[in-house]
Amino acid sequence: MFKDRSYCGELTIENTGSEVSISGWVDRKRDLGGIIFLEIRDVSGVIQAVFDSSISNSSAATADSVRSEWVVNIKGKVRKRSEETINPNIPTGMIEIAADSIEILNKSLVPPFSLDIRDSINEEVRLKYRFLDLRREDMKEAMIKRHRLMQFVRNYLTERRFIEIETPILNKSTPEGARDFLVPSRINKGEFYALPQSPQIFKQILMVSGFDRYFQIVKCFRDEDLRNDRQPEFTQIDIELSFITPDMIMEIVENLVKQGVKEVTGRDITYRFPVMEYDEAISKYGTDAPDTRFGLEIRDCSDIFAASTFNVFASALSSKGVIKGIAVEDGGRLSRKMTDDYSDYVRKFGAKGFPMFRYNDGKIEGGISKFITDEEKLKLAERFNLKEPAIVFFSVDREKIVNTTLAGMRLKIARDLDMIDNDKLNFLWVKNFPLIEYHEEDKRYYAVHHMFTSPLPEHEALLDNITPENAGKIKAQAYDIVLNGVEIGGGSIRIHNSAMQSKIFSILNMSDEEARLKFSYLLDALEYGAPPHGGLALGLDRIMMLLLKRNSIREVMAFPKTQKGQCLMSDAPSQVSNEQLDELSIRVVKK
RNA sequence: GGGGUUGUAGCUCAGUUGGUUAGAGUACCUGCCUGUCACGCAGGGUGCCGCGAGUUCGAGUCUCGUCAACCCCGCCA
Repeated sequence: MFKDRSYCGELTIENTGSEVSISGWVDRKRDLGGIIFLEIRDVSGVIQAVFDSSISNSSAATADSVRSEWVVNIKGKVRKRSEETINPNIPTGMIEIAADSIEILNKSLVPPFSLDIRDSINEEVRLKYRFLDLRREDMKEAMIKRHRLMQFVRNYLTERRFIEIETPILNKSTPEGARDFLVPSRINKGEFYALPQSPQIFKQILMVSGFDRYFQIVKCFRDEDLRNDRQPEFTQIDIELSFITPDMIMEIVENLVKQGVKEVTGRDITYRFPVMEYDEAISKYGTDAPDTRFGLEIRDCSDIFAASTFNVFASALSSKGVIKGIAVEDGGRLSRKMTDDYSDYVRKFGAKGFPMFRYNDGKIEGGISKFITDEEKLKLAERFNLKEPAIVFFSVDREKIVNTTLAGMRLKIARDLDMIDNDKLNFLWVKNFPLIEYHEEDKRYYAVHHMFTSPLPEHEALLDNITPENAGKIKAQAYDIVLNGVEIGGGSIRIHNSAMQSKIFSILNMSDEEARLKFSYLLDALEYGAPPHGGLALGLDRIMMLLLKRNSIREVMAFPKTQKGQCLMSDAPSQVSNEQLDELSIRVVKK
């Protein structure tokens, strides 16, 4: 702490009587004529300074001349406010500074928007003037709490023998998974670096090097389209350990997360994070990142309708489709208009419709009720444990579309009916993801997590006679951590022997030559005493977004990009000069 | 690549069925005010109605295109 300067928000009644010097921005001015109040703001908060013209005419005149966001230094004495002038709404409301002097350090233009967080401002304007937006209380809070979480993580992991090691930002491109951002090399013309999608290979190599517990708070880059929780550059808490099992990693990370939550929100998470099999998550929630803050669990009803004469159901079942549904209890709150709108809304998930019926007084009515037999009705009532009044919705299609549709509609309905408790923090682990999946379009297998993920030991044998049908049954030692339906991290036990790694490459249709071309350094490293190892990466931005209950990841990042990947403040990306392009041997072909 | 929402004063927004001079709050400027705290009171200036076409006697309002921000699908762990 500097002795020559006090922080506005840190002055308390204990400081009464002391001479202080504060520097900051004019947050607000209240000029009553003979007396002027200035609220001065710095990073720590605000405090009121009082200028009395009957005591000092010159400083009162200066105080009269200042405007919003001017930068000033004020010297004076801290004094207790009289009982009737205490402001209970601000932390420093018990005291004020009786100002002796004020110096204007800099003037400011009139701010283009209100810095009061009670006013909501268009994000486009906020991003253009991000330097002002960051003065607003909610952005400041996000930055400070983000810093606190990062510091906590560093301390926590350091205390547990983790070593933070930086890995390169300029890397070899690996065109698997997300698109790479490319950086042209001037010295090696026609060649490119790629920015890391994650430090995956480097951290595995660090395990081989014997740094048996590594971490890094690291920027990662993915050249994909943006979403409210996706930015092209984002920060991960990246962790890797040797001689470890999934359970050990999950325990370390669970404790890290719990204490991190406490650090950011002050809240205690006392429960053990539930662990859910991937298959269970998909069957109950239709997604690998379930939001368990509300019910509306999915039930497979294909068997119930096996003999259905209803054309939609029968034709779907005969062409490898499935019928699954969700039941909304107290369905009386869903109007006819809403259910009609839903049958339109599901199109975005690729579904053709959203058949439903109402269940009331032991009878079913409306929608597709006339196609449902009494026997089917009884089975459905049992399957969903129906309590009246209720509405049951179905999705009928290929399994993937059905799952996506019901996962999306579960969330939509829960929001529409206000079924979600926003104070809940529902963490859970999802484990044993499929190792690989078959893509019908290009007739080949893809790694679900990434190609360095180890299969479950008991599933290794299945790799030898793999078929498109059974591929999904081979599970990986992979686990995700989910908070309120958002994936906030994921990891796996890696492959540490080169024979297994080669086998995976060949299943993924990658020849030995191709694998060597792309990953020779990892394959080499695996030959020199690679320890068994695994790890995980946590999305720092997403965690902050959820803990602070912000609507987008941009609200917890200092300088985010718009959906078109632009920075409205700096105007990046931008064109570069022909000289720069010439140096790089690059020509831009306009489309 | 596709679907949707929005775009009017510096900011937040209203603007009816197409109708004459486009409004409110706030901010800003000036003046008054010694206990305010989103101070108050009085007065004042403020517009390429995102941009471009079209329909019309007449367009903020209708049509088409286009740009931007946001949300979603695809994409992305």
